[in-house]
Amino acid sequence: MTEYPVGATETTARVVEALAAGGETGVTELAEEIGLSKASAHNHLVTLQRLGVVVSEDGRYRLGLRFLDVGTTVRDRLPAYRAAREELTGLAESAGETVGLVVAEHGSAVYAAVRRPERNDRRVQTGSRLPLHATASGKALLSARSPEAVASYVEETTLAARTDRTIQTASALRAELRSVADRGLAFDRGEAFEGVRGVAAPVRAEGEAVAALTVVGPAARLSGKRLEEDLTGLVLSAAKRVELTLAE
Amino acid sequence: MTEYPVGATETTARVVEALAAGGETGVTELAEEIGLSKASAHNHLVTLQRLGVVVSEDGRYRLGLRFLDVGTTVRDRLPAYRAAREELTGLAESAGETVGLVVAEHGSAVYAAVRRPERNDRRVQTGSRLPLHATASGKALLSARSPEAVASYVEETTLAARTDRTIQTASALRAELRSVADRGLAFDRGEAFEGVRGVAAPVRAEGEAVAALTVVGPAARLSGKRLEEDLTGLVLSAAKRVELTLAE
DNA sequence: TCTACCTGTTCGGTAACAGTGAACGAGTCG
DNA sequence: CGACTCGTTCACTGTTACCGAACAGGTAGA
Repeated sequence: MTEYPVGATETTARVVEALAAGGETGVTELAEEIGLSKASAHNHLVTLQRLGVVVSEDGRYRLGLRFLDVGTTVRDRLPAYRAAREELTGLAESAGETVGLVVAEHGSAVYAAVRRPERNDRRVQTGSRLPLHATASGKALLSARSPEAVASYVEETTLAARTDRTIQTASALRAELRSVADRGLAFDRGEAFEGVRGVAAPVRAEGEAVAALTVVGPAARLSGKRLEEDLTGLVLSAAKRVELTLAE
Repeated sequence: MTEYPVGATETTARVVEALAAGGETGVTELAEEIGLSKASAHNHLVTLQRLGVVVSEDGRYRLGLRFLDVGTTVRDRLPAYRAAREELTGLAESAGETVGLVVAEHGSAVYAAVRRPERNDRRVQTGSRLPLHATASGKALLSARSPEAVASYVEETTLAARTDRTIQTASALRAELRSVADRGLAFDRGEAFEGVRGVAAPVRAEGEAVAALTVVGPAARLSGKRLEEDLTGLVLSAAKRVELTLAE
């Protein structure tokens, strides 16, 4: 068996990925980029265009907004998102920092929604993916998992480092997760991005952590009492409220 | 030549579409829904899962948030969106109604962004698609096109009706677009949804209408002076400001 | 416990087709 | 006007996407 049962779909995915990364492109350029014949690249582009995923303008191709459509539809189906939507805006206002709702997917922490009072920072945006072990929200999500589940996560990801503060050993992660589980709170002190800190609280439903609420921002502003008491309190109480809404 | 050069990709698209419409599903159910053998449906699902697009949980499959990722990436690349982002929130506040940034794609008006002061209405959300001729924003976008381009649009879409107020003849559309072009403004009076009205102004760049700013809401609130003077003025001036930002 | 019947998954076989390389038309630059 | 580009089309062929059937694993009911 090969890697992917349907090879052509994998090729299409490579095309889409290249378009997502590089923006507008021509056929030849794309074909070279993903190592495909010009004819085949053209076939995929035409197919995607007919499907309404790609738009073409005088010989150049780029992705359309179809993905946005599907993406928001999927997100709107998440119970955690529906329950947290209003709470998020409230949290963003009271915290005065960028806040997000994060869910775990394929071993990554995915920002399902972001509310940002300041527009400067594009490092965290809706759809962003970061390693679970390198973010406050990710650790909050991991903290509710069984030791075996955490062990298999460690095995799969090998705890890739993003900064020199990123947790890189299984034992350090276990210890951290224990303290996170105890406090119902996780911190990120420059573990995903240099100089970026965060707090996160899990949103639990039926024993599982289905999502995490998080506040992130520059270390300069997120420190001392503000981080460890004020923001922490806000995130915790917001998460509790979301849990209540979620439980009906 | 068939309809789609790459048949397998079209099949995958059918799978994704079914998942987007129906939410979580099993293999057998999906196979029946899209008229595919169980084995083939399974192959596609496994492929999509390996690609990180689909997540599976004890035998059931659903779409993940990958689409949200690429969707926001694509949107963030739109110059019109970057220019209008802040203006949108301002407009939402001053108008006190749901506002949106709309672009044309494949003959549809697509909401690239939505700011909604009230959360009740889910008919218009980010990624929503509506016919160009049935919405204020769509007509604003069409109004800048050449007569030939409009004619080919009419031919492609046959001006499908959504309500009994929807413009359904080519001559009526031409007349409407002329008045829209003259005033730099378009209205929607229940043409897309019964009881929903809207105003829109095109955002022009180099002669083309690259996007449209729109305010939408219930007819009960959008009428008389408020619609025709207050909101109209707000949308117009906001669009002008976006145009200025866009021109650098 | 056994049976019957759901699932999801795996397994050959074959006809369709995804991918190739080369040729074609249409711009564009020198 | 030639010599490049580019996007698109065309036949060919080895691959493979799809099918039908068998397999595995769980649940419901008697």
